Amino acid sequence: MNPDESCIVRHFDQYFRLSDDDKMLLVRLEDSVSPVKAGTSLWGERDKAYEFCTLKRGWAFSYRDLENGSRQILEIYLPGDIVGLREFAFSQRLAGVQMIEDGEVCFFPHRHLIDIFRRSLTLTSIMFAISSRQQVMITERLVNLARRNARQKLAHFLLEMCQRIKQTQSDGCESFRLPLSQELLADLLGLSPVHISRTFTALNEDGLVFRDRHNVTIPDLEALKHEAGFDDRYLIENMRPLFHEANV
Amino acid sequence: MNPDESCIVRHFDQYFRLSDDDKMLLVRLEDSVSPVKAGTSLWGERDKAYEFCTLKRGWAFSYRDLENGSRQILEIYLPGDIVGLREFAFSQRLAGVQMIEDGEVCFFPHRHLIDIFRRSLTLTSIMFAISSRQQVMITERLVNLARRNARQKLAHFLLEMCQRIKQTQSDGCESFRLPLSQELLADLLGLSPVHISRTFTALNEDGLVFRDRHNVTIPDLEALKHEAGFDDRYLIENMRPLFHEANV
DNA sequence: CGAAGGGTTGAGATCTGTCAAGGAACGTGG
DNA sequence: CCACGTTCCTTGACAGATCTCAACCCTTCG
Repeated sequence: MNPDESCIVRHFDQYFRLSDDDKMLLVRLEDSVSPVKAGTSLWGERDKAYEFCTLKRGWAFSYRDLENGSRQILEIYLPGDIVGLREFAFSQRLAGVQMIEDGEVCFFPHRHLIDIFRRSLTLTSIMFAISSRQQVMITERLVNLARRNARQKLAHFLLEMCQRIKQTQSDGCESFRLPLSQELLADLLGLSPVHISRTFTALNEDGLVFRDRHNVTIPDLEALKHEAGFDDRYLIENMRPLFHEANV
Repeated sequence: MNPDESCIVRHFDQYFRLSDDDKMLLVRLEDSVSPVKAGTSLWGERDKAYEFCTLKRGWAFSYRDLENGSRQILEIYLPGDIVGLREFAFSQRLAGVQMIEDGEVCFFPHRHLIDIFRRSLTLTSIMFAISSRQQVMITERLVNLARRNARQKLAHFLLEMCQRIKQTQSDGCESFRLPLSQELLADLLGLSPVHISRTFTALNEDGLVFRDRHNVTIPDLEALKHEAGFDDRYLIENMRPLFHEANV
C-alpha cells in the first residue's frame, strides 16, 4: 500500500513530519481495512482486549453501561483517531465502542505497538503524545461534566467538536455537521434528552447556536466561548520542543 | 544511590520485575529529592511544562480553577505515583498540583523520558502502561461524576482510595487514613461541602461508613460496593501477556 | 481566652429529571 | 402520490436532588 493512503500514517504525520522508514513501519501494521455499518459494535464492554484500531471513515463513540441502566459516553472518535489505547495495560475492555455512521476501520494487535517501541523513537514519542492528549481531553470533559450547568456543558461540547473538526479539515467551522442524536448528546453530557432539547431551544433563542437536523451553526464563536468558559489550550498540543531533543 | 531506595524504581518494579540495567537507568534520572511542605504548589495552572515528578512521601492533588470561581480536583496522588504525565505533549501545564501534607518529591525533566524510550523497551512499555492506567482512572472518575448521586459518588471514591491504599501497603483496608477535608472532597466530587457533610451523616446512620477526623472505616466492603456500583476491574491492570511478547 | 478552620443543621431556592402527550420528518409499501 | 409506522424532537406539569445562605458548634492552637 502507498504509505500516504494509510489512515494511521496520515494521523501520525499531523504530529510530526515522518521519515519514509517510519512511514513504512506504520504501514506494515495496517493489515486490512474493514467496512463497518452504522450501529455495529467494534467491541463490547468486557471483551478480551488484544488490539486497537484507527478510524478511517465515519464517527464512533466509546461508552460504559451502568448498573442503574444509564449509559455514559466517554469519547467521540473522528476519522483519523486511534481507538482502544485506554486498554493497553489491561487484558479486558473497560468500555464498548460503537459506530455512529457507516465507516471503515483498521485493526492492529497490541503487540505491534511493542514493535514500534523497539524500532522508532519518533513513533514511540508520538504514540505517547497521542495517549497523553486523549488523557487531557477526557480530563476536560470531566471538568465540563462536574462543574458546569447544562447550557455550558452543551456549548462547551459543541465548541470542542468545532475545534476538532477544524483541525482535521482545516476550514472554518461556523457551520458543521454533527451526526449525533439528542439522546446521544444526553448520554455524553450526563443530562436527560428532554433537557438537551430545552437547552438547544434556549441557545437558539439567545442567538448563540442554531441547529437544524445534523447541522450546527455557531454565528459568534467568541460569544459562545465566553458563555461556556471554553479555553482551547487543551486541544492544541505542542510537541516541537520535545522532538527537537529527540532528534538532535 | 542504591536503586532499591529510589521511589521511581519501586514504583516501576510494581509493574514488572526490572533488570539491574533498567534500575540503573531509572535511578540516573533521579537527580534530587526535595522536601515540600503541606499546601505548597508543585506548579500552577499555566506554568511552563518541562518536567514531571514522582511522589516519595505525602499526598498531593491536581486541580483546575474555573472561571466561575469553583475548583475541580482531578486526581489524588499517593506516594509512588508519577505526577505531570498529562502534559507530556504540551508545553504548558493544564492543571495545578498542590501538596496535601508535608512530603518529598523527585523532579525529572521531560527529555529524560526520551532517553528511556531510546534505551529500554521494558521501561517504555511500563511508562505507556502507567499513562494508560491514569487515563482509565480518570475515565472512571468521569463516569462517577456524571452518572451517580451524591451518596454513590462518595462511596465510590472511598472504595477507590481503599483499594489504592491496599495495593501499595498490602494490608487490609477496613479502616484507613484519609487526610482530605470535606471541602476538598466537595471539589473532587463536584458537590458542595454542605452536601458532603450530609452524605457522610447518612452513610453513617446506615452503618456503611464511619468517619472520625481523617480516619475512615468501612465495616462491610461488599455492602458499600453494591451501594456504589463499584467494580474494581479498572484498578487492576494486567500487563503480563504484553510483556511476555516484549521480552521473548 | 480568643480566633480560625472545619463540620453540622435547617429553610428556601434552583436546576434538572421524569412522565406524558403531541408534532415533525423520513422511509416503506401500496 | 398517499397512508402508515418509526424515530426523533418539543413542550408542559410536577417531583426530587442538590445548592446557597446563615447560624451554630467543636476542636485546635497560639
